[in-house]
Amino acid sequence: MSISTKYNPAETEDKWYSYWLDKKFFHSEPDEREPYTIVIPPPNVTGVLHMGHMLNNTIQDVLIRKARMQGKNACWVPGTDHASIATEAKVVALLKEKGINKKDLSREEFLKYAWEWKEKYGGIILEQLKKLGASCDWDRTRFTMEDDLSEAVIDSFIHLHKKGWVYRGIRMVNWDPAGKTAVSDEEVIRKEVNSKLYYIKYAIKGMEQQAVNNSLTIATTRPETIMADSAICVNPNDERYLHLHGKHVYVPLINRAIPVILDEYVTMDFGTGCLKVTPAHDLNDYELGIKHNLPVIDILNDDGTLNEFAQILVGEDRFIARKKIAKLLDEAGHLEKVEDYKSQVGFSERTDAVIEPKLSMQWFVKMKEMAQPALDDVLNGEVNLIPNKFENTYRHWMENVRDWNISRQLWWGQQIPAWYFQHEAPVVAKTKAEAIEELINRSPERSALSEQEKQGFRVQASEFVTQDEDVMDTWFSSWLWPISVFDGFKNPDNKDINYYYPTNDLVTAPEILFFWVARMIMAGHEFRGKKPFTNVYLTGIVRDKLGRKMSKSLGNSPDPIGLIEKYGADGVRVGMLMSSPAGNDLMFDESYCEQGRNFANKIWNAFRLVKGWEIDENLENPNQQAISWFGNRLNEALVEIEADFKQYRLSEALMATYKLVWDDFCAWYLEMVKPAYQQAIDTETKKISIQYFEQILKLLHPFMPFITEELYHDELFGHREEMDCCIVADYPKIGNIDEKFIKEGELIKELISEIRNVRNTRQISPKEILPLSVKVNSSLVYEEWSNIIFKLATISEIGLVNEKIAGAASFMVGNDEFFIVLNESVDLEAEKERLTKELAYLQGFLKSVDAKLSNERFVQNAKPEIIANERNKKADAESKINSISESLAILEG
RNA sequence: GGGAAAUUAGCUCAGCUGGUUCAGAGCACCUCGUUUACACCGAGGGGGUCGGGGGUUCGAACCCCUCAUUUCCCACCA
Repeated sequence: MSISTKYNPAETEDKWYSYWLDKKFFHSEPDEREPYTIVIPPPNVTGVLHMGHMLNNTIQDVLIRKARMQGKNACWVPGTDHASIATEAKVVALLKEKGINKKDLSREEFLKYAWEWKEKYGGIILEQLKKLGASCDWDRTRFTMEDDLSEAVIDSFIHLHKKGWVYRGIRMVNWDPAGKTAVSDEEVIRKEVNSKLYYIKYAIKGMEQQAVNNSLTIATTRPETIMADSAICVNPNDERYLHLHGKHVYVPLINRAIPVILDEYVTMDFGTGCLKVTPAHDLNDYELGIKHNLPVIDILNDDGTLNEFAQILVGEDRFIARKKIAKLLDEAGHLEKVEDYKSQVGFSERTDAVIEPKLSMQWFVKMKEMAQPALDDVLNGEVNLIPNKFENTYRHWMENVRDWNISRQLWWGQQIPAWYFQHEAPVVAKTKAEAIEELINRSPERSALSEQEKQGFRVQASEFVTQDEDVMDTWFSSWLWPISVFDGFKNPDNKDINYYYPTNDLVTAPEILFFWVARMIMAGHEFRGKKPFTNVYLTGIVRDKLGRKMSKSLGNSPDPIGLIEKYGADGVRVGMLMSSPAGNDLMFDESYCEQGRNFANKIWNAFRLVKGWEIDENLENPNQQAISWFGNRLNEALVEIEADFKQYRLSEALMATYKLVWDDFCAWYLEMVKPAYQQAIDTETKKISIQYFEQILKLLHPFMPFITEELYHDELFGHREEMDCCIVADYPKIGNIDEKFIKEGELIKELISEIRNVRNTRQISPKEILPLSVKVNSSLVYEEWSNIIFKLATISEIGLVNEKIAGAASFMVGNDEFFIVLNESVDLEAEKERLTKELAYLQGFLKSVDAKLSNERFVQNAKPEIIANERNKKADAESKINSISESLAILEG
């Protein structure tokens, strides 16, 4: 045979992907069919494919391909996210390599570089998705910073501002000194770090001359911030410090006097009971400062170095300053002691820099009103979280939602449409011209000006009106994604959005349930009056087999494209899905991909077998039983697979398919019908086997699109028109199931295994032909299956007997007793032992069943069908016990 | 510190309202087999007192209590 014994994915994958693209099978336009829509979670435009993407997009592709085959108008919208912080950081780094400093560039110049970078590297990740087989509608590819989507962002900002839900305020924000931007609470990762607790003495004003009690001691992890202290706070109930009430103390090194204030906020038994209050650099202290009307002294620059307000160590980085100041304090006799201490420190998710609490002017969105419908949707099942264990965390978050800080001190992104003129309050408007009109309208004096004077104002103002420097949080674009990809902002009544929205399923990671999913639901209600999707499939995190999250820094993430080259896209897809129930982390191991590859090879070889069959038209079909059995088994599996899909148990659906194909189809069905070596097959068996095979290809297609498409087009399956492809073939429909065939088939399989076992334990060659006798106690007609039994168990005859055959190897299947007369005599002692053991087991079993049945409370309380079942078990066990006892009696002579 | 979830074979997981099977699958493992689609294979096999301990029930992997371990989320203790 000329076909290779191994499936070679490299030869087929690009070919079929191009073919699908060429025939526009991925493309969707609204029509009369039911839509099935997924919007991709847009990956970072600068990103490269990692294992998380592989899992996430494999799942989406399985769902979309299945829907497509089931006759729905399937539309999977791809795209990328501009990811302001990540991208800007990359561009800055790249420029730095070229010797260009961001500071030396104008905003326009910088953005020009950024766009160049985006054009050059922006498409990589989408190209990689194609290797995986992702059937996205590439004609619909969107980018969160393209014109229409940016406009939607600006408009929605203005819309929310008009409603009073966007406001500007001073807030203690999480400042990332490396990225030089504020980041949201959710982007701060808290880690426990080993730090030190410094005990610092502050001299008390007016007590300098006293020998004792002339100072107080505070404990702090951040000695470098003492220059920003506004007060020392003690608990008013703390009897140790009554003498401090009303006093002032001097900040060491700079000798600035600050008051001692009283507040019950201070815990008496932590540290020394004296707390330094530093409103500019700590959230609690800030709130305490507001309460006690304390000044705010900010001693840090944006990059984390000390500024002139610190008076000393100006220009030093905060961590260097910490070390230096400890030394200075020590030298000046202010450092009482230093203790090791573990504390929770916030790190920036993006830059891994230590987050600095910092006061700054930021834009915020009020969340409370918008959160309500988004919470309700999930609680009342309008939106399903899969698995639903995430509902609790979702509710908790939504009930305690905090306002959303949406300004970012970056250039890459949508610039905030707020305009400043002299010292007036900012105007929110789409353009500068509109902003100037607003400046006129909102001022009675300017409104009263003559048209000519107004014109003069316009000219003059346009020189001085400046736009807010900040851009908006990237999530402020991506929360609009399900609407904006269908142009639902610019053109709210267009046929795409009316048809595709709300979308069906969203597949994403639980980490961004609040960042993104919750906010999309909010935006859906706010801007569209409708939820954006119905089902949210939450994937797990892909970890290595040690349970560590895969990350670049650990270097434990395999290269996805390398995996595809090694195992084939189908193999990798199967590998990813094999063991990843929704919401469970995936302990990834390459051996899963290997298993996937082996599976593809198995299918390939089953194909080689069937293809190689020569037909002899004169032959009768001897395989009626096998054909009926497998046909029913296929339907049974379809029921199971469909149920798994309904519940989004993709790994189980795949496993059920895997077993159907490998065990039932290859190991049993094909072996049952396979003609003997170099023998021909009858017309009907080959025809039906091909039909089964084609059903299987279709069933497999969502999981393994490439190999199925390749085989589907082989002439074995007949001539195909050019549009007749597996990708759009009808998904198998469930037919009627006749339980009789399934049950009998299972018993026959068991019989064959038992015979093989007899050989195996006695080292009898599988080639040696054996005679089989059966004492039938059931209604099964073994003659009907004899053909299969002969072939698979190498049996020459099935003799019916009424009496046990002494000295033969024996076993039971169901209630029927089988005997194989062997040339060699059976080991009587071993046989006796085996039977005695089995008898003991059955007797024990019977005893427990009897115990149940004679228990009145069981008979009273248990459901009738369960009692009936117990009675069946009893009868079954009794008949087996009888049979075994007889056998034993014969053995004992 | 608060909350949620998990703990079933060596590994990864099923086990759906407590009741067909003295607990199931895939992989791994062991034995045998280069047989004629496939050694990326075939046949057969071993392996779990369902994290520990209590309790409810005629009956518990499943419900309750408790302890242990793990994970995740939330939280301002300097």
